[in-house]
Amino acid sequence: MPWEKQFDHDAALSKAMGAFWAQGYDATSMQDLVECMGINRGSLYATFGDKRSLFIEALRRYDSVYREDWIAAVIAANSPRAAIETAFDQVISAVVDAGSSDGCLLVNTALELSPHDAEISEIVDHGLAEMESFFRDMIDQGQDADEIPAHVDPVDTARGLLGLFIGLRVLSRSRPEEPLLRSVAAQAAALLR
Amino acid sequence: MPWEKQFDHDAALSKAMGAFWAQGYDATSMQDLVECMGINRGSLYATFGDKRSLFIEALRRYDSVYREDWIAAVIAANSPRAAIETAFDQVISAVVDAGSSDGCLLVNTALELSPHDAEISEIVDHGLAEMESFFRDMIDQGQDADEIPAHVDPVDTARGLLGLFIGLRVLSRSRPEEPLLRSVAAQAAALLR
DNA sequence: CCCTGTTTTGACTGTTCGTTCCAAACTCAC
DNA sequence: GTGAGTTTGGAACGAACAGTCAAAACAGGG
Repeated sequence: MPWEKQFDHDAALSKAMGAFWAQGYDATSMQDLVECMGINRGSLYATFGDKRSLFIEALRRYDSVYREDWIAAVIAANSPRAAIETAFDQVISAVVDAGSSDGCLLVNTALELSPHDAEISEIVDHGLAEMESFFRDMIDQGQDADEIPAHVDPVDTARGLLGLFIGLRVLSRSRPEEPLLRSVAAQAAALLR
Repeated sequence: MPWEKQFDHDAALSKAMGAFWAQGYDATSMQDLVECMGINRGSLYATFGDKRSLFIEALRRYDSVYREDWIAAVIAANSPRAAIETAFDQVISAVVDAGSSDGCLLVNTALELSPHDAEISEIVDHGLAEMESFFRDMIDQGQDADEIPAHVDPVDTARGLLGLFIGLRVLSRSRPEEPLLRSVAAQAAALLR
């Protein structure tokens, strides 16, 4: 048998994800991807198919790492109520401490591609629906633990938190100013009172 | 003196605005614009300059009509507290009644172009800042009129409403489902209690 | 009715896009 | 070593892109 792949599939996919995250789908050319992924044009097509397939794989990876794994970690380290507040705080920390003002790939994609691409829309919608479920679950559990008042409506409030979270992500890409972001997070906490 | 222009400048600009609104900047080609504006390629360049200049003019028009004029109309017809609630309701009505699921051009642009274009970012930031001011002014006036409780912090709450409003606009483009949108609007009202 | 100057028109430019392809370089089994 | 099969780099493809240009169509003033 001949040799195996010389480049790291996952590492290359992460690089592609980063490029799409920072610049968007349309604005990222295959030439950009060839350069930033560090692999050859031919290898890129042989491994990932066309540009759209590569994007979908990158989007799925983002959803897995930055939504699924991230939520699991936030839940594991916090009480229900603190998990919600920590979720907002970590988004702000990413902007303020790490200076990453690229927002959220799911949200960016929701605006750029969801309206005109059903398959991509499905991935985005599922990710956002899971975020909503996370908020709802935390509210339910927080109420069981007497951390969150009983008059808070789990469904409405979870959706409100989703809206605020998306707004925070948009603002962190276009107006990444700490006081503004802090105020938005403070209002998320206010919805739980 | 020879003749004047045969086409209607404002009408053509509105058509261009609509195309950018529905499809985004990158995804709208000059050919699309030529067809939807109903004028010739050369006339387009002679009248509006290049694509970016046309977009900026369309964005300014959007900001003027769908933000400035719209806010003024909402204020004129409502008490301060009702103005805030009406603003959210009208966004939902546009989706549910008129079926317009293109979101908000300012928000769409905030994600697509603001991070990499200073002049466009300035227009978007100003529009969003004015939205924030609208919410803050309504809260101030609502408190003077005893419509909104005194414990509501005008600055924080205005920013929270801005975040919710942006989230609502994103969701109305990617998941235009009435119950979801209604819940988000309900949480906006909850911030004023 | 022709002259003047602007607008309209559609063909045309050079560039960049996503994608394909092939020969050379290379690694492993034999 | 040698042969088999993969990766590699770069050239090349048609299509689509933003932008240009010169000639035709036109309305008014003389």
